[in-house]
Amino acid sequence: MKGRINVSSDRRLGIESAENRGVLLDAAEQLMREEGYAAVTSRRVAAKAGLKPQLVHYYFRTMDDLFLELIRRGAEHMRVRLARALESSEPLRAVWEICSDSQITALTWEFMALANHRKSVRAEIARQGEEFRALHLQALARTLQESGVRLKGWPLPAVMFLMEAGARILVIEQSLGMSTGHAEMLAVAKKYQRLLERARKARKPKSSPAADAHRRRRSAA
Amino acid sequence: MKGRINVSSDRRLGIESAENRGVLLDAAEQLMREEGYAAVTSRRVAAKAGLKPQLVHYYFRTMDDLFLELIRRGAEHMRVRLARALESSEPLRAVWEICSDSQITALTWEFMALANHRKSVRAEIARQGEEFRALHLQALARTLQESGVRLKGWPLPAVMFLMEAGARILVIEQSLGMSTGHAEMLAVAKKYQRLLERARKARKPKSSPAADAHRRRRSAA
DNA sequence: GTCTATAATCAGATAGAC
DNA sequence: GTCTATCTGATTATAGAC
Repeated sequence: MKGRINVSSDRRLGIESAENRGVLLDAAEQLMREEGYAAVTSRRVAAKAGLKPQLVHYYFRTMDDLFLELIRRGAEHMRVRLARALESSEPLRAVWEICSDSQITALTWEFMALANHRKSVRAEIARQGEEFRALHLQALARTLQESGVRLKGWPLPAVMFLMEAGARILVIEQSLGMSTGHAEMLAVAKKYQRLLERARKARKPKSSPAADAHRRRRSAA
Repeated sequence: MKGRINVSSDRRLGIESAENRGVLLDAAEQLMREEGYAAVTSRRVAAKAGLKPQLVHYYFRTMDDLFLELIRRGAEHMRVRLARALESSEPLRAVWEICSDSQITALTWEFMALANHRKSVRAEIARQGEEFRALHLQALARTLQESGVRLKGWPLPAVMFLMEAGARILVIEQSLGMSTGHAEMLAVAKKYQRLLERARKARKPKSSPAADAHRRRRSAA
């Protein structure tokens, strides 16, 4: 965006296991959450990490590369959280909690804004977003099947989309100080989660995915 | 964010009616939509407007003031569009169209991201957002009342919130190249709009708000 | 009322020192 | 393998010329 253009130099880079690399990523992530992507400059990242600005370019070459690494690290973290949620006894509620996490939403928000005008970031964000959607859809389909409830007139992908969009916008607007419709939206979401998860528990009274997994692990041992 | 700090100087400013002022606002808006808020710098705005960078500071003093002016102008434009939508024979569909407008959404999106870390922008965006919500809710309430349909278990503010959030996220994700759940979401939204607006038309076959307004204007003359 | 010259600072990136 | 000195250009903002 500013300064010199990167013309694919063959300059050496710091190895991936270096401690300072992780320190710089942590600093960049915190900066991004607190002050937005525009605040993530080599100088400010380095200052927060207690290092020299040039080290950012030593470990990541360009700022774009730093952003991409940040997205990949964040997506990996999300995959772990989502996998835990899917094993929970209330997967819908658990996924809603993830989508409502203000820390995660703030970061995702910034990345989506950044993606609007950085091609490399856009591709990575879209890929990770679609992957998350697929897993969310799978969780919803399973819960619904296990509950025996049929939502006629409501295609599952639409329900998933609305819940994800609702949770995300809710958190974003809260952080901006807005509130119209928030309480009612939250009530609807909770009602929907309870409806499905109670029906599911009534059908599978003594088994939950977590318990199942635990049983499988024990029987395999 | 960079450069000197603004310490409430008493420097003179260009008058509001000056042509160059509008030219600069147009340039800033276009830049924001196309490349994001980070691209809105005095130099780039001036370059797009065919003027000198210093003129930005002459007409707006600080970049923050330029952003605030941009929000106010945009909100005024939205008020006009929404008022037209409320007079339409299909207000729900019309409001959905507004919320799905990719140009508007791109701008709103950037402003919300900017609001995350600029207090002055945050306050203005929240204010305008809440105002829009109130008008949207009013349109929905009227349509529902006129249709005679009762959505039991669905509080109006929640329905409004979901439709607005859905439309917005849909457009944003489309621009990023995502698509999971989009078709189903769109189908649900359209179905909901048709359901209410058909019931409404069946009840008020020969009268629409636009026609009513027209009648009132004529009888007053 | 309108615009320019200029200050002070911050940015990304690289070559080269340890 | 790790880090620093340094270059070039961008950015906000003000004082003062027309």
